[in-house]
Amino acid sequence: MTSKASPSTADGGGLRVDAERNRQRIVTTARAVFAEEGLEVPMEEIARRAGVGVGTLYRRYPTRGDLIAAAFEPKMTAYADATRQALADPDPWHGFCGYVERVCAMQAGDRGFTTVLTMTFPTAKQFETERAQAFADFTTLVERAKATGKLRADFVAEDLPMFQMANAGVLAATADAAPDTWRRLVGYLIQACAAQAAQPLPEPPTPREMYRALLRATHHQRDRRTTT
Amino acid sequence: MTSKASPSTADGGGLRVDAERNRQRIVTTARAVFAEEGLEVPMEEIARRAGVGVGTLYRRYPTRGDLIAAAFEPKMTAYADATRQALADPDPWHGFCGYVERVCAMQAGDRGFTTVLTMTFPTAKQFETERAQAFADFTTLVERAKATGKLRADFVAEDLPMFQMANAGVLAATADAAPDTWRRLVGYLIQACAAQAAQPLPEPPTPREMYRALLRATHHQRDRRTTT
DNA sequence: TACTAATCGGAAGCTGGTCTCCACTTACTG
DNA sequence: CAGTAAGTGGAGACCAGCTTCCGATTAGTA
Repeated sequence: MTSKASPSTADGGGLRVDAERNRQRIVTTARAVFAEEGLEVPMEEIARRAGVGVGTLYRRYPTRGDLIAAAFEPKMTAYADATRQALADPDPWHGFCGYVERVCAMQAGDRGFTTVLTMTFPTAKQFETERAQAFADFTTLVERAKATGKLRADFVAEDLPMFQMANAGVLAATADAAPDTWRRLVGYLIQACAAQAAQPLPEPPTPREMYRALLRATHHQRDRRTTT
Repeated sequence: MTSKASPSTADGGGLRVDAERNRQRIVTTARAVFAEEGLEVPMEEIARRAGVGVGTLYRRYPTRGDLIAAAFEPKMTAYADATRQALADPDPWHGFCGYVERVCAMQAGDRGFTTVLTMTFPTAKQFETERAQAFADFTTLVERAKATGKLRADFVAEDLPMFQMANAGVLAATADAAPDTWRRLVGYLIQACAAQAAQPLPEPPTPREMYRALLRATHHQRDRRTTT
């Protein structure tokens, strides 16, 4: 982007110190605001609460999507880590259950992240790489859990994003008035994953379909550009 | 409202024939548009597609909520009927499963109704009466299904709106790209309701909490007035 | 200290939606 | 076939966000 003779082109590399400080303020604020109010807060409000002008905000993050990616990057890393940890559990079924709960809890704790997990941001490379990694690891976890005979054999990895969408729906409606409701939903879902309970299920969406579904949400959101 | 010397104060009673014709056009159009595009379509578009001016639309339905209630009234009746039918099923468990599926299918078939079922419109009397009736009947159905020993004993009626919220979340994300996904979610949920699969669950929301949750969505929506 | 390029902030112009108002049209009545 | 109250439609006032632009400011540099 804005480069010239900067030592490191990385992250906040070539920015003047004050500019970098502002950038920090912006992402930090964005994190807080997105968590409280969801992804649709006006950019103006983020700027205001960060103590900078809208101009500054837009120069640094020309698109809402850019800001979202920047704001949730650490949380996305945590998300990916959670998968690795689940994979480390000696009992894959236990790992699986814990993971689903944990991921849903992450949604419950952050209105913005709730939505982020039901979307994809094709232009935010690192972000999506991390998600892809998490997904791959989750697939492995699923296989192992099936191998123990405790996870139903017809579970597919695409069921996870579906669960997240379902959870997002419950959270959207209940977060204010009945904020623990999601736990119960997750309880139902996990029990339904147990092999012992298994009855035939309708076909899952194909990976391709699910990808397009995750994409769709992004477009429905308001952002046009494509960033760098 | 607008009365003087009208024979019947009921429904479209005291309206001039052309006015009544327009009113019809409006609700009919609203039904179609809400079904395709959801509850948030601009009023202007409904007016345009109905071939009337915005003024006319607003005179008849001063609030988006009014229009919603009018548009979905028949569907709400069908919803209540579905409960009665389920209640008539000789096998309550079979009735229960069929009902949950059916209700979720109703959501899947109408973007607007998807949302309507996760909200409450306190000012639309008849509408809410019907919903309340449906809920009461459902409660009975639940009791009977539990009595057969097939429905898990810790199921509560409030779980139904929770399921609907979950379904709404999945539909919102997948309706375009993977429109059958909801069936699978419902498959999981129903299997989780079977007594045989039952493990302890987190506490459900209280009826009061759930009511407030349904209310919340209404406020979050954009409409101020309270209508007659 | 003085200079310059980077950065800032917020006013201003868009866009897209809600809702009101009123001059005009039209169905009913006698 | 008036006369009139009911009804119409759409222009326009308003509002809330988004996004751009540029004169003023400031960090870094010689």
